[in-house]
Parts: sequence; structure tokens; C-alpha cells
Amino acid sequence: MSKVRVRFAPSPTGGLHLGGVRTVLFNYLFAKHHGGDFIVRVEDTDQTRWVAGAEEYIFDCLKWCGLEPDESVLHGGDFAPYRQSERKAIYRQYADQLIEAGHAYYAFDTSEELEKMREELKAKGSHSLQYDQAIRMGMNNSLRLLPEETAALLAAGTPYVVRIKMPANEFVSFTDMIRGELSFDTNTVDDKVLLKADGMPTYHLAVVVDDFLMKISHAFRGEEWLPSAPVHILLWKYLFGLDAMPAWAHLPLILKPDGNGKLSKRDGDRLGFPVYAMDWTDPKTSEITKGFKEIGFMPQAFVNLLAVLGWNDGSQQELFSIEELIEKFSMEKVHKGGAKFDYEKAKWFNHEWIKKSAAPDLLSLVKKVMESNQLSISNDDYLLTVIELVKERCTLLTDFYEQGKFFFEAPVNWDLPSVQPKWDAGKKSFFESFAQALQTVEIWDVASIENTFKALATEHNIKVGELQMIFRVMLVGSKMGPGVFVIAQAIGREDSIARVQKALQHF
RNA sequence: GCCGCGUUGGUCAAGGGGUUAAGACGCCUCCCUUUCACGGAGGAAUCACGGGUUCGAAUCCCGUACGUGGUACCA
Repeated sequence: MSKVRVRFAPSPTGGLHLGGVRTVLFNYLFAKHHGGDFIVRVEDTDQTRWVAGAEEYIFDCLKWCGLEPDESVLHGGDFAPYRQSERKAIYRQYADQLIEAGHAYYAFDTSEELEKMREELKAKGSHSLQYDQAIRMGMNNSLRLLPEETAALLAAGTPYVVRIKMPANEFVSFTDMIRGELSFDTNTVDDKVLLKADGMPTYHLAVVVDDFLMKISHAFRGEEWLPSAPVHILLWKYLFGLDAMPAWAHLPLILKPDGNGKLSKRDGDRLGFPVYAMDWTDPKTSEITKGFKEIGFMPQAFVNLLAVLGWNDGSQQELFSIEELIEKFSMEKVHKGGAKFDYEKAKWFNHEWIKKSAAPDLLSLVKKVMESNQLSISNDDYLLTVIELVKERCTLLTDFYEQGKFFFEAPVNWDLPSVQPKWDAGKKSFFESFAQALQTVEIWDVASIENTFKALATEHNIKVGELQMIFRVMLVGSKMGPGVFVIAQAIGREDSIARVQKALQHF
């Protein structure tokens, strides 16, 4: 087998959807598993849908995910250009070739005429509203027109498109790596537009031409492309021969969690979770759509959760590093059916990744979180200690602020409702003595602080438990966080004493 | 409407003729911790339906239902 080469072909029309990232991921994993190349080709043939900044944003997302292409607009490569708008001239000759061979034709129908045609079909109660063999001889195209008429129209500069001429009574079949043998009746497929009036190819032509020219060995895309697969297969047959055609796999869709249909950005807004990989700002409306990155996901977790949405290796393993995924991934194990996205499970993956990450690997990420909350970090070693102490209770990276801020700042208000019912003169006197005792603790560590605390409690004849809760609220402000004595040790002697004394004035 | 694809607990899923039908998320109970998590022990909950084939179907076949995608000079 020749070298494995796969491509992801986004169109720069907006934010990068989770389903898009998963398509990237499956492409990437397959390529790397087989020692092949991963190519990103920008499909910007629709100028009306082009959005400023979208292309750059897509590459930023891939970078964040760690799924870097071997070849692309950004990375270069032997098959440049990688932007279809820059390849415009290439497609025309293949369209001409198809026309000459009788596999395609010129169509001069205006959009009004097309609309009228569909209206009429509908009125007649037709089952199909397609531009197909049933109606094409009644339309304004080179199939019906005399050659002279066509030539005259072309000479006059009449706008036209090129359509594929779907053959009658044929079955187009191919093997899908996920679904197996698939077969389509050409009678049910329409004469798709190949070249638009502006001279740009549609997806149908461009994907076939570029996959050939770029020596793509395996073509993976979403399930929504299945119905037009016969068009692509036929184009391969007419243009380059079926032997050169890449192997296909149509990936299952990612569905909305609650009801029906493909997951969309709207569902995220509605249900309160991100759908895009990173924050996306609409250049027209300046509206920001939240991304997984900014919400607090680790890229490893994001990649992990996407990988197991529609794929698993048959074992019970759920946590995979990218290296393990590359090793274990196989297209045959990808499911046929779509999967509903479950944000709760997504968060669980992130939680697991935070727990299993070593503090130094979390350092810069957590530092950013702290700093974006106006908490400046001057001591990395101290932050490392804090990370180690609180990471198991952080589901999102952004949780590190709530879970860790009291290590840096004394509380300004306290959970008084929990303290006051238990607060009395005896407790007050205990803490006064305790603050003093802390001055003289010789070695400032957990055991010494705890021993001092407990000995003093016994002396004052008060139950240790109640005292501990109050001590916690003094240090933290609320009933949360790691062990109290661990916190005391971490924040240090001066700070611990100061917090107790300050609390004493407010309780 | 027409064409295609799909269907194992609420969700992700293993299992591809004989299983008490794994596991995970979430939920509930308990233990640990006089905090919150982590961790641990339990629990409720599933093969869409109807026909075949077979000694035996979650597994194979056919229907039906439901879901979903396409049906653009969008990708």
C-alpha cells in the first residue's frame, strides 16, 4: 500500500465545532497509527460564506489540541496551494474533460427557473424535487439545446454552471471502512452542480480533484456526506479511475444531548456548555461563543473525551493519552450510530486528567487562571504546593481559583451561620490561647500544629471536632478545602496567627 | 414526500448464536472526613416492536416503528 495520507477539509465559516475536532482527531490518529501524513486543506470555495479570521482560528484550535498538520496553508508542503480558492484554475480543466466525455453538461437555468421547476414538481405531486434525468431534458442546458445554441450562449457570456450527468439504471457501490458494502441507485441521485457560475468548483468536484492531486489515500468525513458519495465515486471513475480512489469512511454524527439532531452551537448556548474548541468571536456581531479551552478544559482531556465518543478499543479503558490513542485507534472500531453528547461525562474526563497530571504540568495553566482572577503569583513553588493540595477537587482548570485562593488571601467574610451556634466564651478563650501557642511551635509542620491544637483542646476540655471546624472557617472562610492543619502549615505561621486573630474580632 | 444511514439502562458503551447482558458517567444509600472533594462498599435502571431461521437469538433474515442525514450555484 502506498503511503497513508489523510486530510481534514474545513471551510472557514466560523467557530470549530466539537464534531469537527473529532473528525480531525480520527484523521490524525489514523494517519499517525500508519506512519502517514495529516493534511489540512481549506475549502473556501463559497465566497459568500467566508468569515474573516475563521481560518486562523481553526489552526489555533488544532494547535491547542496538539493535532498539528504535516501539510497545510500554515505548514507548507509539496502539494500547495492548500487553499481551494487559490486552486480555482485547476478545477476548470477537469470540468471540461467531463463535458467532453459526455459525463457533464452546461446548464444555463437561472435560480428563478430552478425555483419554478421545483414549484411545478411539487404541484404535480412529484416525489422528487431534484434536477435529475427525469426533468433535465426540459431544462435550459446543453443536453437539450442544439450545439450551436449552446455555443452561442457561451459566446454571449451567459452565466452557466456545469452539472454532472448522472447515468440511468446503474448501481454505484463502494466499501465504507465503518459501514461495509454500500450501494446506491443512480436513478435517485440528482445532477449535482460541479462548477458554479463564478467559476469556483463546488465541494463535489473540488474534493475529488484535490484528493487525487494531493494523493489522499483515505477520505474520512461526517455521515452527512453519505448521500452524495455516489457522485464522488462516479467522478473518480470518470476522471482518475477507481483504482486510484481513496478508501472511504463516513463518521457517525455527534448529537444534541436532549432531543433530536446534530449538536449545534445553539444547543450549547441553550444547555450551558461549550460546543466550540476555543472561544470564537463573531467578527460581525462581536458575539463571543465560549470554547472548551476557556471554560477550563485541558487539551488532553478534550481529545480523550472526543476519541471515545463513537470509538473504543473493546477494552474497559476510558482514559487514553494521545500516544495510546495513536497506538490503539482503528477505523473498524468506530460506531455506525451517532452519539449524544454528555457534558457531565465530558467534565469527568477533565477531572480525571487534572487528577492524574503532575503539579508542574498544571503550573502554567493554573497560573493563568489565578492571574485572570487578579491573583498575582510570585512564588511558583508555593503555587505548586497549592496545586498538589487542591487538584483532586477541581473539575475544570478554572476551579483552581475558588479552591485555591485562600492560600493566597485571607478571608474577608466567614461562614458565620456555621460558627455562631457553636461559639461561646470557652471557644473564644481556646483560640486566644491557641494563637499564642502557635507563636512558640518549634517546627512549623502539620504534626506539630495538630499536636498543639489537640493538647490545648484537651486542656480546655473541648471536643476537638467542633474546634477544627471553627479553625477551618477562620483560615478559609468556609467549610472547604484540604485538611485544616495542612492549610495552616502551607500558609505559614504569621498568616495563620493573623487569620485567627482577625476572626476572633468578628465571631 | 423521496433517498440513505442508524437503534443494547437517562447518557457513553462491551458483547456479533448458549453470558447472572461487562464497565463508565449521572442518580441513590452507606463508610471515610465533624468541611468539601478524593477514595471505598452497595443499589435502582437496558437488548425499540412484530415475525421468521434455529434445540437455542441482544447477536442472523424480513418487516414495522422511531430517530437521524441528505434532497442548494453550502460545505
